[in-house]
Amino acid sequence: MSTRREAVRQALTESSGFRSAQDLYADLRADGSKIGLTTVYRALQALSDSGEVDVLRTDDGEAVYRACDTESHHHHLVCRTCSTAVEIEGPTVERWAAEVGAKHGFTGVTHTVEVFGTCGTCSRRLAQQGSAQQV
Amino acid sequence: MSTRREAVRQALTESSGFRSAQDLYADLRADGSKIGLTTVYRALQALSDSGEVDVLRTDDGEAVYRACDTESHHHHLVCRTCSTAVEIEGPTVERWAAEVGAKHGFTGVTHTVEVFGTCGTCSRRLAQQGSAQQV
DNA sequence: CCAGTTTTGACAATCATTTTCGTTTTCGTG
DNA sequence: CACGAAAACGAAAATGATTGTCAAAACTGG
Ligand SMILES: [Zn+2]
Ligand SMILES: [Zn+2]
Ligand SMILES: [Zn+2]
Ligand SMILES: [Zn+2]
Repeated sequence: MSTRREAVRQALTESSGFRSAQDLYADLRADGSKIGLTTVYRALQALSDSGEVDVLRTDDGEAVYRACDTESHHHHLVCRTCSTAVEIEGPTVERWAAEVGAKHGFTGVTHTVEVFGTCGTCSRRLAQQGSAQQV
Repeated sequence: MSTRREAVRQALTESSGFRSAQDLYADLRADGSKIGLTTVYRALQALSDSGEVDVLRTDDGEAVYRACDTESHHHHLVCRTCSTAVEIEGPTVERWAAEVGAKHGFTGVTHTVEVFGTCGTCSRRLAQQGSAQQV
């Protein structure tokens, strides 16, 4: 793997949440790297093709990436405020999706599942700020 | 509701699958309408804001819309080949998502779930073509 | 028919992502 | 080490969906 690609993977690993190509490019340049935006896109493309990083789309269509601990099939619980993500897996949703597909005569059934919310840390901070403003 | 918006809703209703703004614009123009692309985008925006149509993002980030039978919370089983979608709902995933969020201390938990596959019709057609080519 | 409001659509502007293409690095081999 | 092919880079241009602008058109109540 090239040095550049390794740098992108490293930058991604330093975050616990999902980051966009533009985010990572900004991070790397801020750290003094002379990497180009094109290379960041290419590295992310390669990393997601090889399954080393997960990709998902934000509500406004931007692609965001995450270097997860496991490469096996899993989903994410993502904080709407700080974007931190927790990897989740379990047979319940897997079985459910397969059954739903089969029941309707579909073959080659796959699924996309993401759970969103406000993490404990952010929940507490928001509650704090909310009550402070109510004076 | 304006005539234009109604036309967009109508065009969307005539399809059982998800369509993009550009698709609908092409359909409407093909039918002789003089509607503008901007108006199609505005109509879809309004329709999705009011919850009358569902939106989701394709793998390449394009927004696609569907006029579903119900306005209550549900998910979709989408054919990867012909894009036909079946509305699905059930307590299993709903409960699972809520539990997963709660277990990790998240509040305001929501989720996005889509199931993909090849519908029965498309499966049969593909199988047919596959065996024909094997001569 | 009239003034005011809403809707429309041609066109320009945005912005993430992809292409292009010439330059730089890397690498195998003599 | 030297040399040429192949892979990786990056700046700049191109793409394509979506949004913003603004003047014209359609609609409203009176
Ligand atoms: Zn958080
Ligand atoms: Zn799964
Ligand atoms: Zn189908
Ligand atoms: Zn649900």
